[in-house]
Amino acid sequence: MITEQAVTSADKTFFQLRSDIVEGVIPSGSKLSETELSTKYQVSRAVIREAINRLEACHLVERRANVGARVVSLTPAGLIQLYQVREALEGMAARLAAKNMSDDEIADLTSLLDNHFQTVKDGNSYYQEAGDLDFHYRIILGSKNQHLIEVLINGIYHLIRMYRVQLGMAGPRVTTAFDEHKHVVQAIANRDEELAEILMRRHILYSKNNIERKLLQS
Amino acid sequence: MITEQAVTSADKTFFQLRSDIVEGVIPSGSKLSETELSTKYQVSRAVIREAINRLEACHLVERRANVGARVVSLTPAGLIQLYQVREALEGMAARLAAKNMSDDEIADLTSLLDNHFQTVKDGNSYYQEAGDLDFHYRIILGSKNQHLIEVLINGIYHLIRMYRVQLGMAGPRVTTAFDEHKHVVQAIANRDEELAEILMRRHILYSKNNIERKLLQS
DNA sequence: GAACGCTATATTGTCGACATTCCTCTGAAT
DNA sequence: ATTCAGAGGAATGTCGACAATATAGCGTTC
Repeated sequence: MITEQAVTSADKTFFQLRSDIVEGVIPSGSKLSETELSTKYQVSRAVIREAINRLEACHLVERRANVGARVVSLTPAGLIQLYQVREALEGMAARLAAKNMSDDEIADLTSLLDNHFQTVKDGNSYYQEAGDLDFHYRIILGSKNQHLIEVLINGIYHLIRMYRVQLGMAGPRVTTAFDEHKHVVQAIANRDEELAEILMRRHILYSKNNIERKLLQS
Repeated sequence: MITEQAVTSADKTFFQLRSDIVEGVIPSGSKLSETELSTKYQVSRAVIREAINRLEACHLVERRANVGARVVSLTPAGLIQLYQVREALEGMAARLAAKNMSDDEIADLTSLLDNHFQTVKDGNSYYQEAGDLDFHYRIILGSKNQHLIEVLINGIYHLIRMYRVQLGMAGPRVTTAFDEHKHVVQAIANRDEELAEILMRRHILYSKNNIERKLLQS
């Protein structure tokens, strides 16, 4: 896992705000007042502005000139659109991972899945959050494509997590998702780019359908 | 075409800097000194900093804490990676456009291609830049997917243009590209999502291969 | 009573100055 | 000659104050 390190005060404020937004401490749709936040976090408005600018770059807030910044509003349609982008990008990531991951990295990925299998078999649902994330992160990083990594990890994943937390989605589907992960890894191990992409896209598409079903229930 | 309107001073500075970077007036790899730029553009450093922050969000510059910002360096590998992302995203855009564009929009797109056909037949190479861009923009917008639109139009396209200008790529391939465009539009008109995506991906893949060939020559 | 315009206020945008960090250059010691 | 340490300088990071803009509330007019 890549650990972001806060060197400057704006970094810390950015990480704090991002966490508060994603976890729902700052509710979606609410306004971000610069003066208010500067007193709350005991930093100058310049720092807050810098942090808000970065939040905008992550698509977590929207700014309007001379008006201010608001946390993005979460809509079912927005979540669907997010999954469409994710399907396209992670599909390509799996394709590139099949081409660019080293044999060692693939071996690590395989053993990771074995560990996951143990936790799942033991009835432990630890797999739900961290395991799923770890799997997807490794493949994204395995693509060795800097743009892909940037957009997915710094952009889309925080938004996805925000949706999960706030719309009360209970993580990924545990039972079937594991088999899907396994097949993706097999395709990558076989260096089958085409199949790796197809399987990853289907995996994400299933997740999307699953979420759509849950959204319709509520 | 979406016309961005500069309301604030930071907006103007951002647009100016972005243009200068993309067009090579500010060379790639060079350092962006805040004090220097603030005297050059007659604005305060705060404005410059805001502009640089936005440039970083577009992936046009890279910042390091307490060190400064540099214009991104252009490498053949980077361009290839960019086209991989573009293939994934615009493929999905074509798929969604086949689903979400209105009949009127599709009719407009068809007549746009007819106009292009005239200019190409007349031996006019106007098609090269603006025409190609217009075609791709319409399909991206036709996807009606806000994330897709954001990432492609505000992020990737400026970078692509920067590569084109500075590595001296002479626009898209005129003759064969036109037929490819036509087939994509036909698939969209037939509401064939699968085919629209496949054709768009191949279209971009061909462009990538074409560029790779040119890069090997030099 | 409703619509329009104005004023007051609060928020964002911009500025110059200060604090802090990094890089370079010098010089000394091994 | 090379390496390390420190001082100097220049850049970025942060701050508080001022300017410009949008919003809300009130009063006026039709």
